[in-house]
Amino acid sequence: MSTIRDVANRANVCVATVSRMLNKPEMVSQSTRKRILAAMEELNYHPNEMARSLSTKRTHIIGVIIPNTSLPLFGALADAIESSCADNGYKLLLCGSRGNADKESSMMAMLLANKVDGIILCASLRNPDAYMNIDLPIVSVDRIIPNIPSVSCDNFKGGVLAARELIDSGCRYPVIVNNVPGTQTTAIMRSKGYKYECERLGYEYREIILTNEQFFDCEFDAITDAMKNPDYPVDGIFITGDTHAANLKRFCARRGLETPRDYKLIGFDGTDLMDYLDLSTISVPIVELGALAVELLIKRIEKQSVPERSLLPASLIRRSSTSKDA
Amino acid sequence: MSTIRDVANRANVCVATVSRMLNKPEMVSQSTRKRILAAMEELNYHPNEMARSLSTKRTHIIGVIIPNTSLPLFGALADAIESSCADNGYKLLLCGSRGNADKESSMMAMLLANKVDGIILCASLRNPDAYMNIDLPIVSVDRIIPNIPSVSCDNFKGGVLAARELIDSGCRYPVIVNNVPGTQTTAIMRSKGYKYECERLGYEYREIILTNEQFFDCEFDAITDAMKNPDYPVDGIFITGDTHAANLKRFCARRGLETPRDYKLIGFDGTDLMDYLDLSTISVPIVELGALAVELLIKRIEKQSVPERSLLPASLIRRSSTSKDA
DNA sequence: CTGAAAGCGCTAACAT
DNA sequence: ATGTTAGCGCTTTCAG
Repeated sequence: MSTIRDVANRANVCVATVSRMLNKPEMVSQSTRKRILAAMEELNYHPNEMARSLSTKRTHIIGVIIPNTSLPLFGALADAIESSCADNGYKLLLCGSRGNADKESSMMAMLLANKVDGIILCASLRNPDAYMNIDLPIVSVDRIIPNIPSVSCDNFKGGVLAARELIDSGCRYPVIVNNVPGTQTTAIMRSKGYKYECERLGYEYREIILTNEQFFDCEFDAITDAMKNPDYPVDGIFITGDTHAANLKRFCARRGLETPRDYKLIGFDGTDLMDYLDLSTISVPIVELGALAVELLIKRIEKQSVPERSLLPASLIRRSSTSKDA
Repeated sequence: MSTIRDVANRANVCVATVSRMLNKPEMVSQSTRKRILAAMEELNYHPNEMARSLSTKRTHIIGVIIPNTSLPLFGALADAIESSCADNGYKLLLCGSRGNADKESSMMAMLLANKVDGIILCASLRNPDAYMNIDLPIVSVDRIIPNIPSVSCDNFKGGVLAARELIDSGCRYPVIVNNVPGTQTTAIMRSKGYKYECERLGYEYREIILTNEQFFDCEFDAITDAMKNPDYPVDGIFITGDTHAANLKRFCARRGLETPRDYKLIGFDGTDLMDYLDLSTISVPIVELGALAVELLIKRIEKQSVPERSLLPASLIRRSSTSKDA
């Protein structure tokens, strides 16, 4: 690998001139410019970005901490972020946290040590204090963290849309199925929106809480039981997560229950899966979220100010699982 | 951010000693070791990996070029690679090529300039010569490139399994649906395996070729037409790609054709989607592929020799779309 | 076991 | 417009 010095020698100039050629070409005369270009060509010279970073203290690398790209939503998010980064001349250092808080912390440290210019965080961390005083631009996706700009989908609105859709499709006993409440502001907002709209339309607000294990193992008996409850025979389900919705549909199908005949079902995320299964869902504008996260982060890197909270609209995708004609 | 010099000053030693502490702690005495550790702690010192890389000429960064993490298979691959990298003390610079050859080339250049230690390539490039003489360890995933070690799934075997499954499930007029032939060795091997097994079992080998546009737009008329062909009324379809299989299933369903009643269907990839749709598929061991790619690449980085071609077994996942009782 | 000093490849004053 | 030179933060001989 040839260095800037090799190029300088070959072109009979000093390294500074070659450096200028790289950074402010207008400051070097036509004639030497040609000589340098020729030398670069002949030596197949490519500037060493590491060395450059060491001098400039800018790596043009953005670190991304994301739970797991093999989950459709996160895969799409990673892709959107990567694509936006590339468009803006940034590279992407990808870290998979697997939702593990310890890993997340050590990855933050790693990214700091690697002098990334900024970090996009899709945090699962319970303890957001950890990020509070890190001296590096951070943007959070779909998680609210004090003092850190965030971009999220309008989860409240999503909840509203889901409630309205269930009720519009004729449900009289709708229910929301949720995780055990944590610090996830997004889930809370979904639930709040759902509640708000139920009450506004004169319906009861009912919630079924499942543990992560129950979701993972598809133990949905609590739900099918609720459908048989004479006091409140659940006939409409908003379950916050597309894969959960898919799993639930299968669970019910095995018990002879079909949408929209026996119950209405709507998920949350807007992944392709739902299209194949003909399930309604609330769509998260994941590509836009990724792009916005990158845009804001770059602004922060460039010392511009950015809004503390950005909300992108959720939208309803209606399919047969919430169709009236049942 | 404190530097090695700050630590040295505070601990009353020279920078070299601190550096030794970092790299070969056994070479520094207990007493100074303590002082240095204390100083590091007090200053919250973290070595600058960029500077380190510049000296050592090792970044411990691996570049990955992959079409698009939002596609389930590639998302899973990226995740597997990331995870293996992390386990081995490497970081991952992610590049999304979108199957664009020009982008791929420029990303290669970028990775070279950033001095990554090695590259994992999931190439879509038509012209593999481009990689021939790059002075950096490369491992290719699921693509055969001259002079570059590759890891792939046993596509021939996959084709064999698919053919056998269709025939076992009672098909008399099986067919393989494929892309227009390109340089993709993997597709070729799938087709060869399929052909081999068909002929071995005394069946005709028939192929339907679709363009990328036809796949993308779900224009599968050629297939449904073939099902009505009196000479060879297709009753079993091996379509190389899970999403294609899913799209085809839907396409057929809209025309009143259902698996396994009217035709048998088997896909290729082994994604979760197929589980929800109850479609048989040939499973690609994607996590193992990613892990092996990383393992081989690291060996090459460490100047060890590695096999030129590694093949991991494909396996059949049987579901109702190829069940006999139709 | 520790220190001094050169150097990794590039940038950025400062000078000319 | 170009050259000189001092770093960026760390590693690594080479001495002592």
